[in-house]
Amino acid sequence: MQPQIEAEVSERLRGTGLRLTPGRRRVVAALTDAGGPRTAAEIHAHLRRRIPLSSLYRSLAVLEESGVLASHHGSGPQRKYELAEWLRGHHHHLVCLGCGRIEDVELDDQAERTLHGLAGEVAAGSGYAASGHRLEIEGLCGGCG
Amino acid sequence: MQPQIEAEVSERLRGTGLRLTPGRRRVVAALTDAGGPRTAAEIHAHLRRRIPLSSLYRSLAVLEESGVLASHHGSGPQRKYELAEWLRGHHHHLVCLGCGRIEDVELDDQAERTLHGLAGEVAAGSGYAASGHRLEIEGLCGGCG
DNA sequence: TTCCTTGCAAACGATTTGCATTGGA
DNA sequence: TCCAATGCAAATCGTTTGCAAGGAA
Repeated sequence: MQPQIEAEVSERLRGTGLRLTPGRRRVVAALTDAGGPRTAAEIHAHLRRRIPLSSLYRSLAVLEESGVLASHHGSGPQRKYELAEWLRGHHHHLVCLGCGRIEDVELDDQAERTLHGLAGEVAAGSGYAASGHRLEIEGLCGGCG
Repeated sequence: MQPQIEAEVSERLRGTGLRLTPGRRRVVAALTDAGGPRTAAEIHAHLRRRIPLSSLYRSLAVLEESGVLASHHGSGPQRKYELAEWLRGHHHHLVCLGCGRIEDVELDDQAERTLHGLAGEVAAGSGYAASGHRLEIEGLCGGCG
């Protein structure tokens, strides 16, 4: 995990009296390396099972409550975790319908502005005040195509 | 549920030797009325609990396997079901961060073309062949804003 | 009569929690 | 010393399944 991320996470946790322990550091590092959202089981495997699942889930919960991680469900029954946008940067997801792989992608500035504007207009049309948007692009990855 | 939807669903089920039973019809009707994706528990409540949960889940599974429904997870732990696009039409979702409400929205043709093109380009840039896209717009609804 | 469908209860997988212990500041 | 963090086991929640009874074609 990059040192600046580690420092930011540590500071964020300290703000509520929490600690960036070795276990939590490894969880954040695993997600920093991942390149996309990952399930608890995937993180657990990546860490070579050196953390009990219950502790891993507790770390994930603490990190999510602290705003370090964000989670959502994909198509499967397991929750997927990723670094929050303020750490990872704004991005979207490519979902391979063949192998289930999910990958982060960033839009170039112009495309992002277009999307942002479009989302704001659509929301306003239904009486919503838009604050964010998420795009999932489904298709076949290079290996499955 | 609109008669044409009922007929299409019935025919789709018959194609694999399945039946559109009263229970299944009520499930489809509940989702036709809903205006957005709903969890099994929400559908169950809407049907006044007149169907055991296990039967409801079985109906949902059959309807999804037959391509009548699609399901995905949102931010919560429960799966959400909605009519498949060939019945409901292509659309996106507005998510209220205040009350959790999720609503369908349709883009106008131009916006949809823009989004479609953008998704295709982004996917190609990562070696993916795009076949679909899903946009979730987060914000505050009229009541929560 | 055949096979789909339903209801009930039990099973299941993912995630959470109680409790006692460990360990950092 | 105090409170957060951990490990283990048990509990919980949403969902699925086995099995026997009911019902349509």
